[in-house]
Amino acid sequence: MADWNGEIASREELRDRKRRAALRVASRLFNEKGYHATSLDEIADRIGVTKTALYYYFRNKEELLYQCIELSLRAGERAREAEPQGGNALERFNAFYYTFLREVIADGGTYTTRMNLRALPAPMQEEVSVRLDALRGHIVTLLDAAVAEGSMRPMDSQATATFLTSAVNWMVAYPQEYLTGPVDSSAEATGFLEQLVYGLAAR
Amino acid sequence: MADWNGEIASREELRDRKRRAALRVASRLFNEKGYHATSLDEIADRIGVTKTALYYYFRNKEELLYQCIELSLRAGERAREAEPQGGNALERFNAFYYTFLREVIADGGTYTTRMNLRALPAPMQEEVSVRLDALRGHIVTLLDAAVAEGSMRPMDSQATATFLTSAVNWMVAYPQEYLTGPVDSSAEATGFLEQLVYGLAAR
DNA sequence: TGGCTAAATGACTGAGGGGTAAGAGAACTT
DNA sequence: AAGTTCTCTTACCCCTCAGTCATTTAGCCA
Repeated sequence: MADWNGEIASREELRDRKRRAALRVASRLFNEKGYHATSLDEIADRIGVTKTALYYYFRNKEELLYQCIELSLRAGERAREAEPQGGNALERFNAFYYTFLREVIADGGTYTTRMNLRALPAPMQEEVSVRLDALRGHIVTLLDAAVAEGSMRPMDSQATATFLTSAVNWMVAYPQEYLTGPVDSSAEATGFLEQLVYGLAAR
Repeated sequence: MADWNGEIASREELRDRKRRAALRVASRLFNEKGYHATSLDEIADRIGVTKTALYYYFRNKEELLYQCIELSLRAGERAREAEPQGGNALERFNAFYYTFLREVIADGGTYTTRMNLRALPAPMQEEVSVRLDALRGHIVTLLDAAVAEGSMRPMDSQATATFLTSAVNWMVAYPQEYLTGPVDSSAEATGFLEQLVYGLAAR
């Protein structure tokens, strides 16, 4: 009696929807307790199926994690593509990060903490790292441009990019303490971004 | 053939030094791979002992984790005590955070990620949370005072305090990518704090 | 209505890892 | 040097959990 949270649809679409639902549940548990502390039984229970059913959708646990992370990467890549062409670099940075954060925070979003990356087998980890580095490289470019145009203060853009890509992770990792009540993803994203861009000090 | 990294000393002191060395090793592994992904065999191997030897120093794995976290809390509480009395709130905030960060980053430091807190049994978790909340409360006070005196921009001090206490965690969690080469803890702490206080934007 | 595939279940296996028991070898004491 | 305590090891137990296999149930098409 699985509650796959949906209406009726074609076979294929139904299957895909179930797969995505499983990814959402898994992703959340992985972020809350960590990959190794989360058992397949637990994930399956939460959906209302038995563990074995998951093997109908994913080859194994690692594959499940990989697909979770894959979705997260896609979110980042989509945000990059949606980035406006015009405007100064600071504005492009804000647009990029805002889009990304909102999607990540949104309820049902499937961002999977970088913490869990280590649990992947080496080859998968390698592939993910490459895509992650590409995203970080893009951020570095934005930062450099912003510094050049004078909208951002001089900085070590490499270190800062790492700072920024990491910052997302614990925002997701502790939703229950960082977020209270139902999530207004726009407001959250705005607040977070404001802290990053303007810091604490008065202007 | 354990390399306990030290000279000769009294029995008690030697024992305590070994205990601390074990905590350092454990803490690092917990941060890198997570509590559940780290086996006692691994920790023991890294020191040059067998798993069972650890049981001579710690009741069980949870106790080991608890002591790691306890040390982290102590670092925060020490930083708070060392805080200067005079000066404005922004300066006191900077002093507090700088002291804390430097100790946390310093090689051999034993800060243990909050991620791992969930692995503790409920009662221990409760105790830790209380002390953590006290620290967070102190930060809230500092922030409020700074806003009142006009040195910080208006903000949701509660949310920001959570932001700040969390920020430390991933700084420690990914040392190998955030830090390159030997660590200059003062410089790192300064850079990190600067980002938090002044953000990215030009002034 | 019967045959076929898709979707899921229950029972089982094996490995990894936390924890224990009993004992060996230092090192200190007298 | 014998007794005693401290430190650590070897060998073992057992539980959790990823992954497999055989089987059942649900939906689709003749």
